[in-house]
Amino acid sequence: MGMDERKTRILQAIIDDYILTAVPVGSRTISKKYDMGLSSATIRNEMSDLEELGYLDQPHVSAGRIPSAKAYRLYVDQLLRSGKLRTGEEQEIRSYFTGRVRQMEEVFDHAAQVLSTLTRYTAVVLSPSGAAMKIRNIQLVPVAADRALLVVVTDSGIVRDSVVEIPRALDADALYTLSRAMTEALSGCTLEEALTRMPTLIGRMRENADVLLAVNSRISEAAERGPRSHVSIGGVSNMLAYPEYADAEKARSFLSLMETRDRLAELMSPQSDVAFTVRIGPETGLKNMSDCSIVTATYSTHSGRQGTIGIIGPTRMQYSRVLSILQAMGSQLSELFSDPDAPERG
Amino acid sequence: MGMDERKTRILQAIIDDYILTAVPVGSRTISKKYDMGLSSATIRNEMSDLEELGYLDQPHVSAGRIPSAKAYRLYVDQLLRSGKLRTGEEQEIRSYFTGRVRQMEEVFDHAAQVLSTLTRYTAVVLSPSGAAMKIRNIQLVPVAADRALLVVVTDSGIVRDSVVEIPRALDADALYTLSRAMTEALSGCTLEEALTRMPTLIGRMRENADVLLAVNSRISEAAERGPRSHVSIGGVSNMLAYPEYADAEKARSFLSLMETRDRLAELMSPQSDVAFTVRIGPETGLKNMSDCSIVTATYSTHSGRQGTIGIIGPTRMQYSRVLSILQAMGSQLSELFSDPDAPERG
DNA sequence: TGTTAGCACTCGATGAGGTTGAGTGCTAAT
DNA sequence: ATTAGCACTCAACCTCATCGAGTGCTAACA
Repeated sequence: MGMDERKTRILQAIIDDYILTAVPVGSRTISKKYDMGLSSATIRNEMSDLEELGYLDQPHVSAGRIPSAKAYRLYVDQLLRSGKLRTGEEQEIRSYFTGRVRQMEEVFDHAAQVLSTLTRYTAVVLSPSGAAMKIRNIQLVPVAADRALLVVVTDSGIVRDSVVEIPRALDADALYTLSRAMTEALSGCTLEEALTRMPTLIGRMRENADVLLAVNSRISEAAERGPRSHVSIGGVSNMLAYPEYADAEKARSFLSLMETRDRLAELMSPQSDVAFTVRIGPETGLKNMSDCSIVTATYSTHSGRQGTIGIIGPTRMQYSRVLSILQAMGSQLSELFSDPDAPERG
Repeated sequence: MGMDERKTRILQAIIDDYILTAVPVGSRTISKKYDMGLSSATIRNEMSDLEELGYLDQPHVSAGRIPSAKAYRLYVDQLLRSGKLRTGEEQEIRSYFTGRVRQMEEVFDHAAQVLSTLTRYTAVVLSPSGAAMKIRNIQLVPVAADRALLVVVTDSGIVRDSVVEIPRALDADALYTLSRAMTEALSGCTLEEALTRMPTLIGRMRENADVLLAVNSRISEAAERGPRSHVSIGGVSNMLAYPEYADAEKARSFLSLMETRDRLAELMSPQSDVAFTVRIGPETGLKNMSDCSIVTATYSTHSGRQGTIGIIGPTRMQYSRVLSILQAMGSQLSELFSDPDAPERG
C-alpha cells in the first residue's frame, strides 16, 4: 500500500482544513467541503490507510484525524519542490521598509515586527553572526579620567561598545591618535585576525602598550564569546491566540524560551547552507516544542556573512504563506545590506 | 466609623494572607492563622466594617474577602512611611554585578533579568532618557563609497548609530578630520544645543557643508524623536505563573503591552520627582491592567540624568520586598554610572 | 474490484441535578 | 463589646444521562 494520487489529495485536504480550524478533521467534512466526488465512507477507508502509513493521528477513536509531523513534512517538501513561492508579499514588505534606515539595530527589530504581523506567528531575526565580522573603525572615546569607551564599528554598521580602563591619564588628543593608528592597522580584519596583528602594533607603539593591551584583552574577550548575534523578537503575544497555547504551562515554557536569547539564537541558527529550513514538531529537538514548527531563511550581507530570519508557530502553520513571506523578507534584507560598490576594507 | 488600630491590624493580616495565597480570605482563617485573640465572629464584624469603608471586596456573598486597591494603597503608604526597606538584598544584588561591564546595553538587560529573578515578577529597565544626553564624540565611519555610519557617543557611553548618505566621495582621512572638528565643536552639548551650534560650524567649514547638513538633519531627527530610552524587559514569563493570568486573553493583552516598547516606556516613566512610585490597579490608568501594580524607582547618572527601573506584578504583589529590591538595584545602578572624577565635557 | 449505504459502537462534550463546604449575616447570650 | 450558634448562600465538584460527531465493519451495488 503506497501513496497514490488520491491519497495525497485527501491528505492535502485534511492538512488544509486542520491548519485552518485546529479541530480534528472527519471524513464527512472532507467529502462535503472539498468536493472529492467520493463518499465519506470511501474517504474513511483512505484515512484509515493514511493512518496506518503514519500520516494521520487520531486523538481518540471517535474524533476526526489530525496530520502527523510526517504529513506536514510531506506537505512542506512538496511545496518546496513545486517552488510556488513568491506570491504578492514582496511588494507589501518593501513598503514597510520605505522609511530610511536610522538606527542599525532598529532594522532587525523592525523586520521581526513586520514578519510577525504579516504571519501572525512569532518572528525571530538574528543579525549576521559576528565571527566573520570585519572591523571598520576603532575608537577610544574619553569617558572619565581613567576610563574610555571602546567603540568598534564593523561592516554592516554594527557597533560594539565596552568600557576600558586606561592605566594612566591620556587626553582626548592622545586617544584620538591612538584610535587612528588602531583603525589603520586593524580595519578589514576579523576579530581573530585583529588579535594576531595586535602584537606587531603594540611593538610599534611601545609608549602606549598598556592601553593597547587593555584593548587587546577586550577584543579577545569579544572573539572568545563567539558569534553572538543580536536577537530581535516580534509577535510573541500572537502565539497565545492559538488554541495550542491555551494551556498556561505550555505558554509559559514557550515564553521562557523566548526570553533566553542565547538558547533561542542557537535554536534558530541554520544547520546547513540551504536557503530554507523547516523543522516540524519533534524535529526542533526541543521536548516542550513538540507542537511547534520553526521555519528559517537566511539573508546575507555584501561581505558574505549570513543572518537568519525565522518564524515559530504551531505545527499546523501556514507553511506556504510563511515560506513566501520569509523569502520576500530575506531578499529585502539582503538587498538592504548589499553594497555593490563598497570597498572590502574601509 | 473610622480606622482604629484593630481594624488596621486585621486588614494587614488579610492583605498578607491574600498576597501569599491569592485566595479570598475568610474570617476564620484570620482568627486562627493570625492569633488576634478574637473569634471569627468579631473578625466578621470588623470585616463587614472594612468592606463598608472600601478596603475590602467580596467576589460573591459566600466567599471570603479580597483587599481593594484602596487597601493596598494604605498598606503601601504605611510601608513607605515606616521606611523599613533595605533588607538584605543589597549584597545579593551587588554580587550579580561583580563581572565587569562589557557592552553598555547589557547592563540594562542584566539589571532587568536580575530584578525579575529576584522578585519573580516582570521587570522593566529604562536607560537614562536621551533628552539631556550630552555628546562626547561624533564619528563618521566610512561604510561605502556614498555612505558613512554616523556614530554618536554620549555620556553614560550610550551609542547611537545611523547611516548617512555622503553627497560626494570623501576618503577615510577626510571623514576623520571632519569627525574631529565636529567632536571639538559639539562635545558636551545636548542634541538640542548641538543643533543651535551647527550653523556656526557649517559656516566655518564651507567645503564640507553638504556632509555637515546631512549630519545635521540626522541629529535633528534624533532630537525630534525625543527622549526615547532603551527598554529592557525581563521575566515576562514569570507572570503566567500567577493565577491572575490563567485567562489567556488577559495574558495576551499583557504580553502585547510588553511588546510595544514605546507605550511601555511611557507607562514606566516617572510622573514626579520622588524616588519611588507605586501605582496600584486602576491607578496605572490602563483598563486591562486593573489587576496589575507598577512600582518604579529611579537611578541617576553622574550627569544627573535619570533612568527608571520598575516592577510589574499582580496587585497582590509583595510590595515590601519589591520596594527594597528596587531600592538596592537603584543605588547599585547609580553607583555604576557615577563618575566622581569625570569631566562634565569630554 | 472499487465504491457506497447502512448500522452499531465509541467517547468527548454538554448540561442537569445533587452534595459539599467555606464563608457570611444576624441574633441572642455572656 | 464579644462570642456562640444557626440559617443561609453559592461556587466547586461529582455524577449521570444525553447528544452527536466520527469511526469501523459489513453487505449491497456498479
